[in-house]
Amino acid sequence: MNLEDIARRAGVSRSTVSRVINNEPYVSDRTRAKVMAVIQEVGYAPNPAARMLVTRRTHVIGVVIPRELITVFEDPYYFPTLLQGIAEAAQERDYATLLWVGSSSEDEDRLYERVLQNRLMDGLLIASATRQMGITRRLVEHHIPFVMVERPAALEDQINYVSIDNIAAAQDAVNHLIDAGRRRIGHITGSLNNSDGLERVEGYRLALRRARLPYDPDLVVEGHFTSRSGYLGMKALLKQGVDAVFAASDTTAYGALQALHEAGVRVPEDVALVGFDDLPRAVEANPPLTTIRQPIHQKGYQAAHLLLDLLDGKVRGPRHILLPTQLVIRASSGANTF
Amino acid sequence: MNLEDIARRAGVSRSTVSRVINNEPYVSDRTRAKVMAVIQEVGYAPNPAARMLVTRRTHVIGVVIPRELITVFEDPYYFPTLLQGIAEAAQERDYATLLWVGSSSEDEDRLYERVLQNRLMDGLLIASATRQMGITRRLVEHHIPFVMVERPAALEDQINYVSIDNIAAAQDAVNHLIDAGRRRIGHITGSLNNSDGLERVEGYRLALRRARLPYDPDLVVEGHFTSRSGYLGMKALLKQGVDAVFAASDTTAYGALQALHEAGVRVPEDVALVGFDDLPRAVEANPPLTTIRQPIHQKGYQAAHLLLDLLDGKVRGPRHILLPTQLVIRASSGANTF
DNA sequence: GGTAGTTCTGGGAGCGCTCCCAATCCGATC
DNA sequence: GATCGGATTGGGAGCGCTCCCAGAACTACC
Repeated sequence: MNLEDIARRAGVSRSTVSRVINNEPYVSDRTRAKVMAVIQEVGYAPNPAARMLVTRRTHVIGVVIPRELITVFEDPYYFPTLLQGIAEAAQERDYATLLWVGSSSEDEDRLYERVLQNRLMDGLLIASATRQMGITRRLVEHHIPFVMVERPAALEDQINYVSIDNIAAAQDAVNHLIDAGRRRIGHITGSLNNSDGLERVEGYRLALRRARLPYDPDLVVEGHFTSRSGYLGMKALLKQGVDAVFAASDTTAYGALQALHEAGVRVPEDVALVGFDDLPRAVEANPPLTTIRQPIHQKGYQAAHLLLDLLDGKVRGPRHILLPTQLVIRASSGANTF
Repeated sequence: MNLEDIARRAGVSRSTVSRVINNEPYVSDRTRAKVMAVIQEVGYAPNPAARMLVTRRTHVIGVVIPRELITVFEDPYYFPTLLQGIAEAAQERDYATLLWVGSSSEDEDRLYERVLQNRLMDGLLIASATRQMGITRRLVEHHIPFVMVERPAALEDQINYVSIDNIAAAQDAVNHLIDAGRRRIGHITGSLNNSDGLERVEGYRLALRRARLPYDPDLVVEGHFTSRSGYLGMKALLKQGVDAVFAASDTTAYGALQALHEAGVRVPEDVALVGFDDLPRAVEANPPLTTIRQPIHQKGYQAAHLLLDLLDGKVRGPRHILLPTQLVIRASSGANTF
């Protein structure tokens, strides 16, 4: 069933049917209605391949997620939520979403090789990359439209991205601890090959400086956004002696909490704790976790809309969008706002 | 850059280049090498739209995930892991993966409408559906190849699926509790509009019968695979008085655990608990959770391979694949195998 | 009633591939 | 050295759509 068939049944020409389908002007109401009726009746949908071939547009966007990120790093809540936001935007604009997930058996470079070889996408969404340099440079050089969902490590002024202001958010978290009277504040970092992780360290540093508190490298333990690194990091910090800890993610904070419980340290009386993400579990933690809420769904939603705006020529890049975060105060930080 | 360009540069015809690209016989080694060299040199990749148009194959499979399932029901660990398995198989067979996630603003029917209208896919993977009847019937009628990742509610003998033997697995879980001497065993179910949930109830029932224990409807509380329903379900069961509980998912078990802790009930001394899934968190629970391990990644991987085998004509449907599960005994069930 | 301008309609060309058939080449065989 | 059959190569046709241009139909105006 093709355009010509519909045309014959409706007693018009191929061109007219095409105009109706693409909602173009210069079709009389009578003709339009007649054609629509036939289309409805036979359940016709145009052949996307034929359309792509001539328009050079696929109406497909690609989402690239390096393997480790989907389940290992961070909380598994992150990517489903991000994908949900992306899918919602794509649906609104009538685009389909092609998913590229790195697999265990290949490294990131191979993944990008496959993505670049596949010419089925109008643009790309890069959902967090660990070794972005290589890929982003190539994308920029090849003029492939793309949006990153995190601040790029390089070429920032040439790259579109949607992120949050990690520095300000981390400062909020640490300021909150300082305001609550804490003075020896430790930080269990996220992955430091990633700008989210790096910026949170920076925010931590700035907050201490603003309060004229010393920056003690021994109070900063490198982690990987994981629960395990939170557990180990907390053990290290307990040896150093701290009265508060800012964990780079809620997942990290859970690990820390476990270490604190095992050590018989009271939270928040002895050590106050602040996380980052506001995962659904945060409110169920014991004690409920003070944390930074970040709009994960919105990140995906806005990044997708930005990409589609770029593709439609509605906006011109590079664009940088920073979404707001919010400090959510619960019991773990010891502020009596419960 | 198209076939003709490559042909000109290599001094051969369009047809020969096509043969090389598609790895067809009847090309001399010398010619093949020459063409390959040119392709490498200019970084040529064939236009997928043109290819699709004539072959009527897209080399794209669709994955459909109704909205609620991606983040709300079950643990968010489930879908990332499933997708990972699917993506891995697709990659091995050189297929791309189109993702269809229901959005909040539309219901399942609308999602399926969009999927059916989009003709960009050779086949579909249905990753759990709540109201499958409508869609599966239409897919079967339209002869669209598809594989479900759960046992279908209807038309079972006409539908390809990959699942686990939920009945046997649930029996294992309950038998384990019975073997440990428990006699008043409750069950917090999963969603009962879903075969995974229904079959686990059935397994629970069969295990009791085999042990000649009475089936008491008051000891079965309907849940939704969620933590909250586990919490509420456990509270209800505590009123009934139980010495063990089989929760339909680990997430449900976490909720139950919280209710038990709050009530000051000792686990496993007073109430033994078994979950289902073996999420990474299960081992970190307090006490560590006895549970049924199910191969989520494998489910996705095998389902995708089955779909591709069907598409390639390597196998003929309908095929039913049941993957093995495994009882993982930890402290929460009170068996001293710690 | 003629003309100009607009709205509407139809059909050729071509997007870049694969498929098919015909033509050519080549070594072996008699 | 002619013949044969398989290996190799080339080019026309056509997939289903959009784009473009030409022509028809209609309207408004003088």
